Amino acid sequence: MLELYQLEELVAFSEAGTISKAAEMVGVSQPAFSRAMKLLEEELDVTLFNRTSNTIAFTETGRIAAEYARNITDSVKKAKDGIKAFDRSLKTILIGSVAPAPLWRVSSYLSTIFADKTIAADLKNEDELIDGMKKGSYRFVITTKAVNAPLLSSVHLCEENLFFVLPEKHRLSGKSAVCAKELDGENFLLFEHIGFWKRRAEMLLPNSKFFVQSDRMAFETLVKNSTLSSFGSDLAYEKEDGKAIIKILDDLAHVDFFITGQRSENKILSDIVRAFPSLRS
Amino acid sequence: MLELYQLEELVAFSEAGTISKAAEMVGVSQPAFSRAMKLLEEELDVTLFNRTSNTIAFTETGRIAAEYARNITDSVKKAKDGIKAFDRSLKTILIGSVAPAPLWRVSSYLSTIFADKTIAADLKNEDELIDGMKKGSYRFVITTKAVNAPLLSSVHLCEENLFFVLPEKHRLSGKSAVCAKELDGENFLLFEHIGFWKRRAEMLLPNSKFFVQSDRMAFETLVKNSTLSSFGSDLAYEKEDGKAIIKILDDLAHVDFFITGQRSENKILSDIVRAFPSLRS
DNA sequence: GTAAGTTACGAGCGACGTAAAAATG
DNA sequence: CATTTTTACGTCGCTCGTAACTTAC
Repeated sequence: MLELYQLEELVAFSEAGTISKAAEMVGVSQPAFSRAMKLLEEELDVTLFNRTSNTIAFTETGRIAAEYARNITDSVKKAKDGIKAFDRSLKTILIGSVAPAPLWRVSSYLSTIFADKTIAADLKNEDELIDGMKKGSYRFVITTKAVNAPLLSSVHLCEENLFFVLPEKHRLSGKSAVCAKELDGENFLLFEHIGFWKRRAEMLLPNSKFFVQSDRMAFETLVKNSTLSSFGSDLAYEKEDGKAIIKILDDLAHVDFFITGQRSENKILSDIVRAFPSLRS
Repeated sequence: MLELYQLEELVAFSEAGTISKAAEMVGVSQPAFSRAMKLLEEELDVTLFNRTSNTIAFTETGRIAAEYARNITDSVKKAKDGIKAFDRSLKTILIGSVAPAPLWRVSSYLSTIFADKTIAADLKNEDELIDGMKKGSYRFVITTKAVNAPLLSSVHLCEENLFFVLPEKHRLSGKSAVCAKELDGENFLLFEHIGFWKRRAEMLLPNSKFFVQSDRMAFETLVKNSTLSSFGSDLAYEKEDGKAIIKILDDLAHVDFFITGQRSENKILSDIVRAFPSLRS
């Protein structure tokens, strides 16, 4: 019987060129390796090596055989990985979203419904998500537009409104609502992983500088202890002492989220929407 | 370590549907099979089967895994066959020819030159042979035209002339040469494996009927014991008592053969041509 | 003498089959 | 009760590593 270890050793020999190196490479002794190759030749009833008393080298057939062997060992590796990945995908519900805030509540809800599964999330841009949803990579995606596709169904999930978080001594901290351009040119602290909101902020405040922080803890500490302005939203709101919350009047500061799934999961979709308001991340 | 026998058993299960049948199919005991599948699951760290106390069936992952496994076992089989075939091809000189007669002498010569190799021959039509030669499937090909290709070289090998073999009481048996149309409409015995000569005979004698024999012995016996006419050629000539040999004047009864090989084998080609006249099959 | 490969030999892992048990219809 | 799968156990084969041998540079 042809054995996988023989094919792996054959491949190793094709890379190492000598039995001793190849044996070391795969972690067996030289004699074991030598025997394995001899058995392989017997098994195939073919001469794979030209031997002299103390050298060994591929015959033409040997080279061909090593190519076949490499294909097979590669396939085996891919099979292992593929099977494990597939199995994992069965145990995982993958959600895609253009922004993190609605994701939190949706994940939290789904983990109560699918207690035996892992909820995983991807932050991607709108087009990638819709493509991924159509291909079946995602169970649900959260986007800013409803998706129109044969087997999918989209429902309105929630809205999110961006607001300014200003230090109390800021000249506008007394107002309840402003236009973004009133603050354009000022500096802002910005948390990095906020999806499309980052681009929106740049469009609202084209002349401002943003100090981007990718670490959540560091970001929050900075907001608390600096006099820089930053952003908040009504979906991810934590009242801070010494900070004023100011509505932004521009359209760009408002967004509607839609959640999309297979048409057959309509019921789950409406459950999510119904539960959404009462959920906390 | 993942083992091939496990993959084969997995494939067998996917065909049989139960462990007992699958075990019988691959020729191991039921318990051995059951253990192998359990070890496979452990190895991959994945659930491949849904088990009840006395049933077992694939999970989705199991089905996927079986597909991977089938690919691999097929690859292994192809690899075995491919390696053996390649090795055999190294030990074989394959000649292609449009007709058998020149082949006999060429084979006989090559087998003295390459005493350690097997000489194999293919009877194919001209185009297939030239294609095959260009692709490297043939070591030499014998055709009726010189081949013009970059790395190949062709030389004139010999000529062959078809003649009628007529019973002595045939009305034309006294003549030394005739035109084919003088016999058109008469019946002929024809040996099947004579390459392009079959088509030539049909063109020379469009109104004749041919009694085709594929068995050599039967053909020769028929020729000897019937009063039917048949064909012979100056390359494959065996004088028969009671038969007259009549030249055919038509151009179609004459052919020149060229032998083609890699340019680098020029010397062998000229050796073949030089030796050809003195060779007997 | 060093480095390559092969031969010889004893040890241990693991895959096997037989036998028996458990569960279902 | 027949069929299917699993558990238990002893056996045998196969691959392993160590050690000793051969040959070349």
